[in-house]
Amino acid sequence: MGLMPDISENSTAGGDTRGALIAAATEVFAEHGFREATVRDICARAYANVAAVNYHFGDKEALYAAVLVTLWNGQANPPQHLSLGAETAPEDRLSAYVRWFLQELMGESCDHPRGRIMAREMIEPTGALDRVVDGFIRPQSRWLNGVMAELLGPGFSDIDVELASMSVVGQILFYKHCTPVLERLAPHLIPTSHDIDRHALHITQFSLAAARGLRASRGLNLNKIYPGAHPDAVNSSHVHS
Amino acid sequence: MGLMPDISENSTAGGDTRGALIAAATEVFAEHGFREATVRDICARAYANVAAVNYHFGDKEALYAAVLVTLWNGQANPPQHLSLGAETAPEDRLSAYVRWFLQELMGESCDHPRGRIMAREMIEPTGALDRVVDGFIRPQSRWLNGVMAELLGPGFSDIDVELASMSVVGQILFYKHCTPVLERLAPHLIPTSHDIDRHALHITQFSLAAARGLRASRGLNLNKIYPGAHPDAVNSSHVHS
DNA sequence: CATTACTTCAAACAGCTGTTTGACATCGTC
DNA sequence: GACGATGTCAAACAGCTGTTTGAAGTAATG
Repeated sequence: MGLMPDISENSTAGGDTRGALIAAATEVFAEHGFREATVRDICARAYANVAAVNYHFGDKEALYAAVLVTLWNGQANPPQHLSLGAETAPEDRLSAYVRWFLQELMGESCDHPRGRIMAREMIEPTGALDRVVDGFIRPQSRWLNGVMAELLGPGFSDIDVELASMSVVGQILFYKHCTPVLERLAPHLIPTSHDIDRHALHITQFSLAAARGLRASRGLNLNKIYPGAHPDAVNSSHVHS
Repeated sequence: MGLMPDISENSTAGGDTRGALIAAATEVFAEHGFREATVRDICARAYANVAAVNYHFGDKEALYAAVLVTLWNGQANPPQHLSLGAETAPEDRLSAYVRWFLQELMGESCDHPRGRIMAREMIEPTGALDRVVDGFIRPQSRWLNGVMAELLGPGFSDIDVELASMSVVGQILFYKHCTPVLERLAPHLIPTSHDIDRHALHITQFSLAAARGLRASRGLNLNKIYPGAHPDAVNSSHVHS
């Protein structure tokens, strides 16, 4: 009997079973998560034998790792906005980013396995999340921080800029992470392929208005831009200087 | 042998086994999710026999339902902000809301089972989510929409107001839903018990600045407040009148 | 004490899980 | 044709799953 083939090269070693397994596993893992996904289900969808997974990948976990690698390598919709540099106004770069990200999460490939698998990794991270963050999320984060730093202007600390970036990202991810709640609470707010642009426009305008407002109050003690605050809300907070 | 006792009343029917089962199940479901949680693990933590779950609740799913009911009934930190009415400035009401919600999600009870179980329900909703939305989330949502409507002022449609509310909520939930990514990307941005106030302050100021900015441009075509936009980003969007 | 209702318990059940096994098929190579 | 990889297959394996069973315990009631 043959040993496990080298999975790092020769991605379709034997026939197409290996590729079919990855394709099937991608769907099943996205639908049911790692633990609830069954090897038998995956093999059935791949028209392969139950033993195929163990033969081609060693075990179920290695198959999952292969799925994640394939998922992020074969990115259908590459982030074009990353190439936008200083020649593009930061407002336009933010707009492009929001549109791309929202499209990526909620667009035609709304239930693309990548989003669902990532959402699961958020709750129960496997070792695979480390590589995804380093290889994909971190560059995006750095790029967005640059944009937000330009929008805020001078006088803001690194953390201020990062918090602003997270505020933008949070608005976008919300629609992905809270879809089941939105379905029950306000179905008309779920961005579909047809009204993604409206959502993207809102998020962009909301964020740009926020950045402009914060910029206008730069140099002030942050407490002062909000003088009527509830005492508990402001006085007890540790505003960094 | 006795039939299954009525679970809707007499919450601690026999000894304390029933209560111990709910307590143990709450932890286990939060840690592992519904499917991966095992009845044997739950019973072991409750110092009960394996058959106890089926005797007291019928089956594992009924136990899960009982856990969710208990979870939202025994709310440790009730939403005081809901009682704030028109006598409080909308800015203060928003501030109170953000602080309460962030504290609820990331505070001392950071890994409180409620948050983890809810996060799981987002990905794989069970029937229990319906009741949680109707009984808890919807009132909060209505209240927040009222606050945001006041902040935005006249000239905004219901959907505009709702989108603004979602922008606020999204900023808060981000820190809950993306903790594993933040741990790897920017651990210093994870709100701990000590710097929750800083995060709450940022989100409040970001949102208030956004509302002020949007308010200032009320009545204008939404496109016009952002004249330099990328053509694809603005012209192709369907702005509702 | 006997009866009754209620609760616990060890043991077993049927079913599904990932994984292993050994036989069989298919190919290119000597 | 013989050989040795390489891939596939049905069958079985050991383990864990939720659930059921019937006996045993417990406490209150008559």
